[in-house]
Amino acid sequence: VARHTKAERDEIMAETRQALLRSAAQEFARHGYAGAKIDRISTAAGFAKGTVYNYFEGKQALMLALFDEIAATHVDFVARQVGGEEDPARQLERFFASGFEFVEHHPAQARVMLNTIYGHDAAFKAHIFAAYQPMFQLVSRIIRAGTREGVFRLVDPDATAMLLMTIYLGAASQVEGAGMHWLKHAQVAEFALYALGSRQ
Amino acid sequence: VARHTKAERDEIMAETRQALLRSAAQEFARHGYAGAKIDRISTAAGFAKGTVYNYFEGKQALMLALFDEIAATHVDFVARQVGGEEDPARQLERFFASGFEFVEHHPAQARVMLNTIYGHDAAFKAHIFAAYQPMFQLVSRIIRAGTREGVFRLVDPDATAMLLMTIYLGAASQVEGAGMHWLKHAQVAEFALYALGSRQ
Amino acid sequence: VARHTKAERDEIMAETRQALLRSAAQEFARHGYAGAKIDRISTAAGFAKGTVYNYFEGKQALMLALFDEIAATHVDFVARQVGGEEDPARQLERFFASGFEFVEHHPAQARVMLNTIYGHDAAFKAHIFAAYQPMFQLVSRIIRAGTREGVFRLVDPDATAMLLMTIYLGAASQVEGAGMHWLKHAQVAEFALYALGSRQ
Amino acid sequence: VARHTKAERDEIMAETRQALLRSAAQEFARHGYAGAKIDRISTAAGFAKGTVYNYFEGKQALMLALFDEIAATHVDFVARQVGGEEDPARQLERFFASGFEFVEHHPAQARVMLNTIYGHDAAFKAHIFAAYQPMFQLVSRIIRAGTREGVFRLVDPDATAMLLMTIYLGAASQVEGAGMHWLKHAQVAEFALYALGSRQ
DNA sequence: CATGAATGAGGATTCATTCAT
DNA sequence: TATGAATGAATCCTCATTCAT
Repeated sequence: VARHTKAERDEIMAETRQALLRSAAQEFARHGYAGAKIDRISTAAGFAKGTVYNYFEGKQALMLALFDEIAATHVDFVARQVGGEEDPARQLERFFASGFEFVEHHPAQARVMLNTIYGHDAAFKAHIFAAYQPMFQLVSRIIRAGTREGVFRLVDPDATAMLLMTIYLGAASQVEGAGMHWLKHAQVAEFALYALGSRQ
Repeated sequence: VARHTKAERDEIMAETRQALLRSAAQEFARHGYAGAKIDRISTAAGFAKGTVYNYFEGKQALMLALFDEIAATHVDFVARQVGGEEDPARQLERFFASGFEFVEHHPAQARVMLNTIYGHDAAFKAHIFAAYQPMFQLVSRIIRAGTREGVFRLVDPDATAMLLMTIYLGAASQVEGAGMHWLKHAQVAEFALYALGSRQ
Repeated sequence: VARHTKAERDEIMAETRQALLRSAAQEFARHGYAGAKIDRISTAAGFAKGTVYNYFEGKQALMLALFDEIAATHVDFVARQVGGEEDPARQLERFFASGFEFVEHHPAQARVMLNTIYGHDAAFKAHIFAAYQPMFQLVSRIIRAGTREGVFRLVDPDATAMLLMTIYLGAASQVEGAGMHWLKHAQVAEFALYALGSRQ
Repeated sequence: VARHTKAERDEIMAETRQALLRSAAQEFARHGYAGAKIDRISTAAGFAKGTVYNYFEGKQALMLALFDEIAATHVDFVARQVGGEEDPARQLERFFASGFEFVEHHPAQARVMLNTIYGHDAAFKAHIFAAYQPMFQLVSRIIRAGTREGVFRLVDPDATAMLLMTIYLGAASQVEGAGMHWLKHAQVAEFALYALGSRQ
């Protein structure tokens, strides 16, 4: 007979995996991919070095798994908040607000995502871009709706979606820097809405 | 007897230093700081490994020197273009246009700067932020002037300068990605001007 | 209450042990001692890693047990065939013939033995040499008998026995190499008999 | 200016390379490929770990280079001795004699070759077989000459060459085993010559 | 001024072994 | 009796840095 039942084992393993991913986020955020040490990740999670290799093929696979985890959490978080609104302008506000909130609640994960998107590794970039496609599409849909309803002025929806994502990420990346919370989400949202011709 | 006069020697050394910095920009852009190899840098510049250490204390010092080089070039490049205009709105357009131009003309250097600004290393970030202060101040001055002249609506000059820099960098970072030139500098400038209440 | 009677349990355990030894032979043959993985051995036998440690002290003990198993099987196999003949020349022919047969029927086990005998590990070598003593003595007895009966010319029995074993092993080791069955057992036997002065 | 002239540098590097190969032979002979430690190899040669990697791509490349070195030395050694004789029977005697001599003079190298030939690694085997082709052909030529001249009875030249190589290797592999010098080269040569119908 | 062989700290990865159930 | 998650010692390999010429 096995040490645990199938269900118990699955739960334990899922917890261990989550713990490792949490540690990995911290470590990658603090030291970057190259500077991250597997040993620190496992130890911080309360395990020995080898355990990481029972759950992930290696350092790179761990990073990719972390990307998927982050994107899923982030996209879900934002979609949930935006989904609560009907009006495109309000949705855009929620989009920026939830972005700042995500960075505040999951600083390590946000850091990893930003480092990667603006980093040099093409493979990592491609992976995370793919994982974030749903969010890009969400913004694109908001702009189209806003334009259709006459709330926003006529703009190229995809280019603008890209631009808003860029502002979002750029602004977000300023949030966690020690003491440089210069940009408030309301300022950013107001700026964007004004640019879209939606005066309050 | 010396093989070269003092002046000749100085020129040779200045050229060698520049060659190494050029190579370094390429290498750091392609592989990131941790992934960059001193050997590749020196070889690409036409020298042996040891030569790098005759000009720079080490890898980190080389990186910092490169930051200064990049910032000086970049700030000068933008200031020169912006300086050619009088009107704040035109200046802002030139600001965005020259940014895109810089990225196109100096892709490796732009890449290094962006990787660092959005990277994990606090020391590097601080160094490059400091080196870019003049550009931040330039934007801040443009906004103040525009507001004073009534060309722009009333906004917080520093927060907005920060936001514009953010947009600038975010947009710029999209430029070099193979085939994803989604954002044109005119679109970005128009978006920003609209947000500032300066309709054309 | 016990799930199995003592006898049933003993049989199950004997079967498990045999299954593990079979897997081990395959694994050690394919990857050598150092390259062999306990996990692959147990999995191939249909068990989990831990089970190996219920039957053997560890990897090394498993190897030694495998040596004993191989030697016992091999010696028995050869002795049985040689025993069916009376004439020393015929016995020698059977010796070579049965050797080739053994290699064909038990390729993995033959491989393990040869790898070990010609390998670097002194402890393993000593162990397998000891286990094969009966076969060396068998050959030695055949030569003595042949010499006594005047079938073979006068030779040093032990040195010649050693030499014949050497030829046997060398020839055998060529058998399994893909497509290089250059040596037939009849050729080898004929060569040896000729060397012993026994013309057909 | 370089530290040394081109010629000096080449000589130094050749010496270092040889020293590393010597150490490698010792280490691989004593511990096998898997058990060999790069660190011990370099240290025994009087260098630090890293130096090995300045001369060889890695452990495997070092092993392959060693194979080539061994085969070249060995083939040359045997060919030289055999070449001093005219008569095929005498050549065969020299062949066996020089083989035993080689093993006595280069025990580590002989050990590496034998371990590999009888080992489990197909790639290594193929490499060393290829490197030893010249020796196989040498034996094959001796047999053909002997048969042509009527010194040897009519045998399949290639199969017999293979068999003689086998005996050679098998006998040789007994030489270095502590205290088990059972087979003398003269005994082996006499055995082989007798088998070939060349009675003295 | 430039060179490049040598160095060795540092880190990813492997896998035999343990042990609680 | 069998299990398999966890362990951590062991080792290959990388590469920034040194320094003698």
